[in-house]
Amino acid sequence: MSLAAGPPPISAPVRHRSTRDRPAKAPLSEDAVVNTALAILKSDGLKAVTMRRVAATLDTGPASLYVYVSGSEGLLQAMLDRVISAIEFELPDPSRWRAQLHTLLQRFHQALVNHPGIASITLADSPTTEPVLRLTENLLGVLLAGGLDPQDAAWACDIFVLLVMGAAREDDVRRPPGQSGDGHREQVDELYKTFVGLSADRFPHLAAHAAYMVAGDGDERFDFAVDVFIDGMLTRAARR
Amino acid sequence: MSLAAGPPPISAPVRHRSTRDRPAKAPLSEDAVVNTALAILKSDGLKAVTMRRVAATLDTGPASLYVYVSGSEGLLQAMLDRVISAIEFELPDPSRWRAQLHTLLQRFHQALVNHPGIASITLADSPTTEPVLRLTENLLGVLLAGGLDPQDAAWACDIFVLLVMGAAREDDVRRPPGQSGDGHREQVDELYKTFVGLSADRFPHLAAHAAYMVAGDGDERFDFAVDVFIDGMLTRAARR
DNA sequence: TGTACGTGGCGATCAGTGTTCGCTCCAAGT
DNA sequence: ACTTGGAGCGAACACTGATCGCCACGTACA
Repeated sequence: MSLAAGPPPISAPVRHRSTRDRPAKAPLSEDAVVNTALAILKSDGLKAVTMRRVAATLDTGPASLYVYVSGSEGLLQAMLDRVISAIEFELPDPSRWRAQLHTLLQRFHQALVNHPGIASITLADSPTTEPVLRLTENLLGVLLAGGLDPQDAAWACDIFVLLVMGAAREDDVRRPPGQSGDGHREQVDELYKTFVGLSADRFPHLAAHAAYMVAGDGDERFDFAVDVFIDGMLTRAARR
Repeated sequence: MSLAAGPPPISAPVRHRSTRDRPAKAPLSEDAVVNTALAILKSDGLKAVTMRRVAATLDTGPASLYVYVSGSEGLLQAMLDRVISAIEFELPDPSRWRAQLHTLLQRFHQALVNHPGIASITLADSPTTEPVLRLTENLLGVLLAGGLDPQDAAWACDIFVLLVMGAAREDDVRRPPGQSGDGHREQVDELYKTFVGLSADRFPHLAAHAAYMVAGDGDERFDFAVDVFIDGMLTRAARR
């Protein structure tokens, strides 16, 4: 209840058995729990994703969730995994590895940005979960297809993941939690004013280049970072 | 309190001594609060940094802290700011800007690593606090001294900060929370075993290059990332 | 010297969190 | 038809952040 305006089916598809006198309460499942959590994340942000809230949305008590999810932290991990596992892979092709890398990372970035707040989940010690492993494998494959030194490629995987997560987190911050439209602009404008208004004595460069500091949207900045990093690795490879 | 020594404060006319039961406790202040919080962070990790815990350590109640700190989130920000403000700056010198950049970022990274858990504090929308602004200004100055395109330099500031924070977070994860010694090795070994044990069908690259995936300590990886990124920006500058 | 003040400190409390224990009661299996 | 296993959940515990309003102290003034 209470989500009157929200998208109709919050929980998993209701496989209704034929003979059931019960008011057809959707059965619980890990999928249902994670889906509900993602719905709450989308509508009310990360802080609203709470055991009690998820349980209430599923019309049950908090205790019921612990059968399907190891706890609060586990639920968050599962949400992140779910989002990551929806990313489409690239079959490594040496002739277009750079484009493939870009595509892959953009998908990753986009997936996170589409779920504001999810990037704040600390990717714990869990390069060990299936979806993250699969993504890393694909990433590594593309980098190796590019002829990079294995050590460079391996480390680059880590750094790219770190970069994507960080960029997404930054996007989340820039995007005002409530609005959907261009409340974004306001935020940037305010930041710009902060930079411009800085004491020219103590912050000469920031004040002088304020416009550059706030230039570009999340995607532009992200593409820049990826491009620079790839160029750097190529330089390194050529030097070798 | 009520340590059997003090009589119950029913009605005893202890005029002066009523507050002097305690050994003249130091007056509260924002510094005292932040210092205490950092001490707790160091000894028991980020999750232990709690209003109540900090208050108890200062021998007072939670309410007293709110005079000096805007709340839990504010306290965390203040802690991060404190750590960042201890970083020594570099006077930008075009002839050795690259080394300066390295030094500066290493100091930043080291400062975070020396306070395990602090990197998990989300650097909110707060490039607006003094210490972060000063660091950014210095960073930007060094990059501009390197003759980089202002737009590149501005964006690079962001990315470097993101990189440092991310690397520190990763270090935190790798370092076991309790031990100080080489419990670290165990963690890495376990990760290595995970990679090696992966199905060679589904994760050929990860399994084959497991050693590379876990190679290097935090500093090595961080230096790699910085180096690659600088090279990338130089490539970009040369291409322009 | 006596009194009033106001302000900093904090006890008590509220609302909400994650998690666990153990009961209830349905539904499948015999 | 009768067990009985186990999923669901009510209630409680130990916490969290935050606020309200009182008390008492050091000071300033009469």
